Amino acid sequence: MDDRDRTILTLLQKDAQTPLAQISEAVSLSPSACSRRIQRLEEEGYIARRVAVLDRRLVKLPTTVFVLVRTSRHSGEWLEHFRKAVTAIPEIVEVHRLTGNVDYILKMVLPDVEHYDIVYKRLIGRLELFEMSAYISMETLKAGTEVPTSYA
Amino acid sequence: MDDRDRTILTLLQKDAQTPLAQISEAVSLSPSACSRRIQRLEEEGYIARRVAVLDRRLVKLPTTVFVLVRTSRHSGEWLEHFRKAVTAIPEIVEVHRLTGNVDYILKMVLPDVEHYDIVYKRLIGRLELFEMSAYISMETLKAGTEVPTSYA
DNA sequence: TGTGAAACTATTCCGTT
DNA sequence: AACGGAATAGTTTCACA
Repeated sequence: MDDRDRTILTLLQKDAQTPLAQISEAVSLSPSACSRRIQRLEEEGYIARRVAVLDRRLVKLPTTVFVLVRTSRHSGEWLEHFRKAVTAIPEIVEVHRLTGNVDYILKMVLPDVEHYDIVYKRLIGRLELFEMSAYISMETLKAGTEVPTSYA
Repeated sequence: MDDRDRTILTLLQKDAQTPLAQISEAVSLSPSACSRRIQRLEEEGYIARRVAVLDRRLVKLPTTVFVLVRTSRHSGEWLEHFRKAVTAIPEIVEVHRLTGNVDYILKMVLPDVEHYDIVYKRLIGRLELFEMSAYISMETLKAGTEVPTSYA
């Protein structure tokens, strides 16, 4: 993992289909050498996958809600049950187990704020006993899939 | 936007470089027709961009921290100042302005928990007056870039 | 690693429904 | 207006130095 690899990762994070010609220019290497490096970065797993990012407004999912969850149930079984429940609900796009007084954070992507109630009911229908506080995003100041490569 | 378009979007969200042959099979259409549809979905903006997703552990950024921010400053100027500050810090990957008693939520991607202090200091060095509560992710139960296409 | 040839995709054109 | 098939163009990969 050298500076060239990091530059390649930075470029591909911005645009996954950057032509080899452009990459090779950026790192002062031939297209074939770049191709081999990218292949290596994929095989070794640095590049997990390449995905299309959709326009949230156009696909009618403009609303983002974060939900902080507290529970009194802390068994491994409950956690697995919870994991299955959130995995099965497509509007829930991200879930983390946290330290501190909040147990979980959920990120939901919804057509509108009213739709939150549907997901809420689906969740409490499957899982017993917990408290949820919803925070509706009024404005996205920063978003993206890119992470700094300097640490790699 | 018909069922075929939605299927195409679903496939490309999972793998942005799904071969046309495979897509055309999935939607029972010729490769050329699929090519045109994808082109249209890009031109009309449904597909915002295609990006490479990196393995967070391998690029040495395994730690996720959510930060809830409260502030007493609520001017438009302060907001712009805040936006510039978080935009300039690459470890901060997502920022939303919220409703309710919490003003902002930040998502940070870090090499380790200790690194949080560095970002914390960088933030409070640029912005006056606010309160931050950090919640460290112990486990990611669900993550991804995919959103449901049924609403589109 | 770089160069050039080959293979593979994807795209465009055109005739058709 | 949209599709399928054939020709074209572009990109990636391979063989070899």
